[in-house]
Amino acid sequence: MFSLNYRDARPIYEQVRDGLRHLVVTGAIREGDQFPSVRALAASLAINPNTIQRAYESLEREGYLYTVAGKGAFAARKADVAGERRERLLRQFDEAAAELLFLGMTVEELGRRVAGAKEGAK
Amino acid sequence: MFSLNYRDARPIYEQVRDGLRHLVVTGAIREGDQFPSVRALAASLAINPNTIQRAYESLEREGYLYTVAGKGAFAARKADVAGERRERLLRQFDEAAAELLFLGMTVEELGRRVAGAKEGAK
DNA sequence: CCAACTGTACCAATCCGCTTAGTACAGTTT
DNA sequence: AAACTGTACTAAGCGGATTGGTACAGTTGG
Repeated sequence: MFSLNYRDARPIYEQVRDGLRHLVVTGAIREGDQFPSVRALAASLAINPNTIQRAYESLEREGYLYTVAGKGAFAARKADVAGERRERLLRQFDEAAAELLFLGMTVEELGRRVAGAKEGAK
Repeated sequence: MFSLNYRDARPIYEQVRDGLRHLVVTGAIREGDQFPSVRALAASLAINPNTIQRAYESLEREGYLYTVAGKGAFAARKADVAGERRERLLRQFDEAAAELLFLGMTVEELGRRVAGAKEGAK
């Protein structure tokens, strides 16, 4: 599925959240697919179930995941992703672009990079 | 200069570091310019000098700042910015682009956004 | 109907990073 | 000499992250 990096300063639950989101963005998990259960994923990663739950709560706030009582957690539709998440991404994109341009990269180089990112996701 | 957001979950020293870096990227602070002294900036932001020093240490590791014993801290040349920092930025850029494309934005829209970021920096 | 699964909600305990406060020292400037 | 610069310690407190354990309500399959 994905792995944890204990050298990383980021909290484990953030690594889990980002790892799961990445699976959705890359198409490995598609709309309606069921996420692994809290306990199963915790056992798989050798961490506490509470930490997994925390990651799921965060993903649900972002709109990438919804839960059905007693059944499990499932991947939501793209349209359900929160506007707050989209704004955060745009800020991240703009800030990275501005600093890369300052450091000497060109608009063309970054444009090619965006096109390449689209290919990678297919 | 810039301000702190105590509602933000990010540590103060990171907010200071990012705020100072932003001043460099936008051209408010240029190569060779002196940064405010540790104590002066601490007083200005009403926080502990140790916290400012920590931000300066981080900026120095990134290559945006260098210090001269007894004189102060100064803005470095673009060429001195660490490769590690550049790689981190590229990863941030690529990840944001991939997720925005997944959410329905087009390559053209993001391309225009990059061009706009270049204008904003002038 | 029951056993096994699902998410969810607590609590207590521990660990670690962030921040503050204070003191101190070496180098530079005026 | 006085006033500034960055830097280096130590001690203390606070709060978030993580673990471990228990518990409950809803769903599913035998």
